[in-house]
Amino acid sequence: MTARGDNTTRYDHRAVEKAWQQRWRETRQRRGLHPPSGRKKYILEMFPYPSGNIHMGHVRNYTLGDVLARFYRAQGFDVLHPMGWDAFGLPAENAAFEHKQHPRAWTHANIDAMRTQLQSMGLALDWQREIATCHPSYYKHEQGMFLDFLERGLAYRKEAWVNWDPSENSVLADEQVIDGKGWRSGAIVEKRKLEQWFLKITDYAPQLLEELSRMPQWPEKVKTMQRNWIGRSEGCLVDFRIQKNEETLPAEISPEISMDRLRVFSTRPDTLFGATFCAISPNHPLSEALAKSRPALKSYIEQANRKTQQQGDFDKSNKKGNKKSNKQGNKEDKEDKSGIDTSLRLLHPFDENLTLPLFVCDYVLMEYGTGAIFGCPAHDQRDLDFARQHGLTVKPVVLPEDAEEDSFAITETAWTGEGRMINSRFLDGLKIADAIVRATERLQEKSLGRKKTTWRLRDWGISRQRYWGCPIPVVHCSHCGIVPVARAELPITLPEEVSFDQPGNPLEHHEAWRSTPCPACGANAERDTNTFDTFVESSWYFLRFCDPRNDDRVVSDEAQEWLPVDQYIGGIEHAILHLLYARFFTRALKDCGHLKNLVEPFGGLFTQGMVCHATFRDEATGAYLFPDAVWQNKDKGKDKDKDKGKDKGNEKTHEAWTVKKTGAKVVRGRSEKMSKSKKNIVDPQQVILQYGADTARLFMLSDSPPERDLEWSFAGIEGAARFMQKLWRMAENRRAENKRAEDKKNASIPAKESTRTHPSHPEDRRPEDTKETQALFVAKRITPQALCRATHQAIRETTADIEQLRFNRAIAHMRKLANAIEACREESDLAEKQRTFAFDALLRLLHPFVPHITEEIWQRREETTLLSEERWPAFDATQAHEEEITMAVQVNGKLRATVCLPDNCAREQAEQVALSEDNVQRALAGGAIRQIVFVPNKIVNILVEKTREPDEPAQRST
RNA sequence: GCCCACUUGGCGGAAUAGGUAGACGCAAGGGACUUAAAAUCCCUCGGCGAGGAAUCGCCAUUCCGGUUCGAGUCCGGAAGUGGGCACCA
Repeated sequence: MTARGDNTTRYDHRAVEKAWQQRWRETRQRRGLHPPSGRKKYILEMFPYPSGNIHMGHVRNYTLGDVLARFYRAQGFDVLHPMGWDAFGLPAENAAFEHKQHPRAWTHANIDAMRTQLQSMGLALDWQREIATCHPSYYKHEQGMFLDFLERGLAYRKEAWVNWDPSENSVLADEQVIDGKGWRSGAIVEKRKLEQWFLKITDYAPQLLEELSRMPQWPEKVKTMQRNWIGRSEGCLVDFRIQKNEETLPAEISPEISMDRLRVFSTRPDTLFGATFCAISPNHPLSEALAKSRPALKSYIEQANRKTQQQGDFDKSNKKGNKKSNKQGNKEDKEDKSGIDTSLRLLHPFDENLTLPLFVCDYVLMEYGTGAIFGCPAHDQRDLDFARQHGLTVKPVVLPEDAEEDSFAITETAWTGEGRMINSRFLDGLKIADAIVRATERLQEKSLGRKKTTWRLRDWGISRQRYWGCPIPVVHCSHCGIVPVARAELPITLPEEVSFDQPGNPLEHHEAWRSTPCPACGANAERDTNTFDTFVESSWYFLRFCDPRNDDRVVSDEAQEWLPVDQYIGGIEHAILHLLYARFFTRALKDCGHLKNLVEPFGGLFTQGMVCHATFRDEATGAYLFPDAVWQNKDKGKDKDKDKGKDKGNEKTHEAWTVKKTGAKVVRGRSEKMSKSKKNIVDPQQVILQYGADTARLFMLSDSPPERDLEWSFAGIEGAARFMQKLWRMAENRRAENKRAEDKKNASIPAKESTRTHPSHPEDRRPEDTKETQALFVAKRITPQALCRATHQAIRETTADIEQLRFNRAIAHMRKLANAIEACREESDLAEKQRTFAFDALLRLLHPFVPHITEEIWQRREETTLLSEERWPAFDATQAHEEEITMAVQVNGKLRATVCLPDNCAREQAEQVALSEDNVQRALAGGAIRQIVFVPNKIVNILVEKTREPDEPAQRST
């Protein structure tokens, strides 16, 4: 397990990494499955989809988690750090279609490949807890949960719009709709209304929102995004009575209208006197009722439903492209507000003599509020746009503070700001907030309205018309309706032999699987052929890791002691859906008795940045190129440089990128997230092979803070590799030094051999070397005492940095310690002892980051333990304490000197020393001292009367 | 349109709580070692100016303004970049 032994040896990762990975795995394996015994940490990274290959995003994600897991392990925590596979999903079906391979076979092959790849990173994972969501032992519990949800009314069916590919006879996911066409068939996608399963996440909207304010370890950004997504708004329901007289309600439609009121939702009941029309959504029951006898309205509704579909696709397809043009295009659509007059008239709740026309408008959404609004053009931009296009009255009722009532008018922009009520009878003069209260009260008195909180969050549609997912455990019976499968029958597994030859959902075509006796009456019935959205699996997998082999329960009471996840790490792209669904599931499962007292699934959340790289395209064809297919000709002749003289520092490196093979010109694009389609990817396997896992890990963690985007660079990876070699050399020097010390003791013969491996170091030169180099060297050298201090400071800083996931800083502190060890060159027993102590600490600190090389060095010291089982180095505050402090001396706020003073020295002493500095005296220039600001250990700021420079003009009088 | 975040050398980034701006690294340049290369080691490295040098002065954290003895950090405004939501009443 060792690399070659002489002093010039270089560290060879190939020789050691595999063996250590094996060894660690065995050690962890021996611990088996167990609940936590004392202090615990559950470290979890978002589990991967088994696409077949890990990418740099995975490397970053899993390295971040691994450092924490190893760190807390060394701190004496019981650490849970599991890995599994988000194994259901569309790509497996695509592979089945394209390569005639069964989705299960494809998925399992990918899992095997990726497991090997992850293991080559040296991750300290609990592989004995590995789970795959496509395994029946996993989704059995999911089906059980669904039955619980069904019993508690948390799962229900309703009609919903889906993307329908008429040529494939199949439902498409949003991602499969490209420019309004099926991605495979190219057929224009239609919208269809299908019965679908929904989960009642909206029941939990208030809890999901409120708890966010008690989650200090989540990024503000994510909490804000979730708040906006949940979208709570307080307002008021208002009933408008429908006028029932011959003129406005013609006989042929009156039977259709059973209701006598239209209920609308508004956050601005204060503006009720500014209402000049009402509008309902095309999908409002009233619209649909009216459409039965009105062909024009019917075709408008159909058109509107098609339009929303195309609108959605348009947004999606443009998302990654030109954002500005998207905005532009969208804006035009928004300004174009169509609608159809129903000829119905509504009575104003505060004055029945006022009537309002009722329109059907496609800008009113059925899914929000009541699907109906009152339009107040003066104070809502959308209503104003609509009013202008349809010649409706605009009546201002809120007067801005700085406006005059006589001259105030609304033209093209609605006034949505603060102000006082006008034209509003009993509300006149009130501020908006007071007017809202007053108007709501009045509505309540008249039984025409009440306070109401509305949410933007919608229930979660979980039906997918696909094969490779978890089957929904219900049966459709023509006599009994929808009947849950008996629990003893779970899991309902997917049929093995399926065909992807014909379009549509394979489960739909599978007669044998589909037909089953009704659990209630025994008659012939049919299974639900839908499967769950794959977000369902990922909504509870973190629970299962605690107790992955439990067949009876999702997670036993005992194993629940692992929860919550203490630190969850993943990409920001899951800020809303996955994280919100998981929070919802935790609550729903608790209500169904699966969980004891878990409130939130993820105590701490960390969202890592993306791994980016420049893109390259062939200048002629525009085709994307892989980074290793191109190179840069740095065209810089030495002579040329000399000619340019001083300018050369500013000269930008002449960039000429060409295709390696052909020499064709290449355009280098800006750095973007690594993605297959742009080919700006670097394969982690290649990097690990060439440089080793430690180097890859170190590079991922150095320099860039984990939450920010990371720019992949060859130079960066080289830098990390150099540090590995430096560490190795230091270890070899320590070994040599210790060996000599040993020999000295045994033989008492003075060892003449130099400890230095690099004779070019000034220390190792003879006195005839230049004075300058010697002087410079002295300044860099530190004493053993200083090294001891530096070591403890490094322990303190690194520990704090890791706890806060500031790994880039942690690495900086460790590099600093490495530099300090090298700067302590004194040859004495004390120095040797300190160097050994410092290097030992450095190994322990570095181990979570670069586990292989540190473990190897540890073993070469003939230690009997594993470094990965060792404790974190102990920090001693008194040892880290600096006795001398450098304080800044300012004159009138400008730095003039720094002075060395004992720690915590008194004001008098500091002032005295500060004033004795030449530079300070020069700056004072004899002016009278007004005041001296003294902050212990920080600063002395001497404020002095400004003596005017002779040629400086006197203060001007005006 | 609404909401949020960010902006520090050639580059990635440091800078507890307002107290020496640029830690640590990358790139670049100079030098040592070497027959040479690689590797390694040493030095320089925000800008402008003065000086033989040690040093010293001025400017500098996107821009403008404020609070303060003192602002990268706090407050107000502007610009730019990135992200989220988007006809949500």
